[in-house]
Amino acid sequence: MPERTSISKRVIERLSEYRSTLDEFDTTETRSIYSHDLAKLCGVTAAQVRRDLMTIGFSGSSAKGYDVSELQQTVGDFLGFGEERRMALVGIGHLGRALLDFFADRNPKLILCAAFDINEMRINRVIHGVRCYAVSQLTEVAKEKRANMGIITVPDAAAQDVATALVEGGVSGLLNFAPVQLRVPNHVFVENLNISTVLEKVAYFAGQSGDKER
Amino acid sequence: MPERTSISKRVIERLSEYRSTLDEFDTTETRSIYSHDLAKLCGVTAAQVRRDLMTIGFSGSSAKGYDVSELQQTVGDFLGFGEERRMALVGIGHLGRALLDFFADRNPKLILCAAFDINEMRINRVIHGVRCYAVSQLTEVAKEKRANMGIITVPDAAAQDVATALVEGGVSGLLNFAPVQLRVPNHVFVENLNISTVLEKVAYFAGQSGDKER
DNA sequence: TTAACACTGTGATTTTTTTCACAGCAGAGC
DNA sequence: GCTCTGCTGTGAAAAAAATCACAGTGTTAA
Repeated sequence: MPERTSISKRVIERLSEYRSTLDEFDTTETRSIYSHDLAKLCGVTAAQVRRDLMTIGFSGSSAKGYDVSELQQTVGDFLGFGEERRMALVGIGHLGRALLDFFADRNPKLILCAAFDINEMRINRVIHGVRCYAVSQLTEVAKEKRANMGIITVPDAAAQDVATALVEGGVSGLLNFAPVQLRVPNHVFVENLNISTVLEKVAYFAGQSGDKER
Repeated sequence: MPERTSISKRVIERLSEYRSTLDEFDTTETRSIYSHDLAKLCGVTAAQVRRDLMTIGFSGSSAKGYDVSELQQTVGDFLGFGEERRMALVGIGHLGRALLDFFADRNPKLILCAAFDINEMRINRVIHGVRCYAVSQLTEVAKEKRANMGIITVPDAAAQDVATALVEGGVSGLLNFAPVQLRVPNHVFVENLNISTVLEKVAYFAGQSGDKER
């Protein structure tokens, strides 16, 4: 039973950041950490760290701060690292490839279980241990591989169909790189990541010589 | 003279989204649009759209809504599309390549003026019209090319040095894909984009069968 | 000309998020 | 054991963001 009251995206993001920051530490050497220090490493305030940890019911000690490995464990559990996360990647352009690389290295908690592309050349290839299938088989293969998340890096025009097929295949979370508003049943969580938007934001704030990150 | 009171990242993101959504329209056919409709296309509420446009001082008419091309123009101006934005891309792995592709197609407002890599093989190649230089020349070339933004897609350990070199080269905005907290002078705006964090967020909310995008 | 309508602009309100600030506690030093 | 220190946990306050709700307005139709 994960949580009582619903927790905002922002908090989840920070928790994820705290946890991965902690991965850098050698827990035999650094046993514990103060909210202050973790905050600095993550670019947030100490009060924010304490509040977030309070939100998930994690306590430290007043003299030593937070126990590093305990914190990793607790946040990991909270984020659902216990359960299996199986991702389907659709679209193996450069961005898709970048994601394949990415998961070859790190993040052992999220498993890429299948990749898909429309290009004949790529079908049936195995990249970093992940087999590539034809998009036409999306729904079947997603079901068969028990994917529960999908990553969409296809051209804009194809994104909606891909999303629909993924959902039909049993996926309940999507990361969508296409600048398109996906229509999905509302038990499905969609996160849109539009690179243009991000860059335009950077451009805007880079313009203001007056600063302030936030 | 762009704005009076400082505007939040969130608003800028939405404005960017409104603008690019409007690009889909043929302005000779669709002259104007209601807050309601634009809202639906962008996945926000109508009140939000009106509030955001009010924030930048843009007015519509009560019967016709907002004039599409005027709105595009105004938002574009506001976001600084008038001025030149010259970006340096550092790291030409798959992700870097994806970004190069990306800018070959769209976004004529942001110019990729140089790319950098440490790998000999890639140096001096020209990809989509962008020349690739050695990272060792980062500062000089950035200056020479008058870059004002940087995109960092290098391995974690190299990110800080790259950031420092870019800033020295005159860059005042960074998009950083490395999961590292960059230290930069505070006239420099940094946006961190950590793919793991994004995916962990999707994983978390995909877990909750109880939904609610936000 | 008037009435009905559907929209915008916006003050007021609500909700959410962040920060403040301090009581209370645990360990270190004496 | 007592005191001093600097931390956490957390109510309370502040700030920021989103939503509500409605007056005012241009448009269309009768």
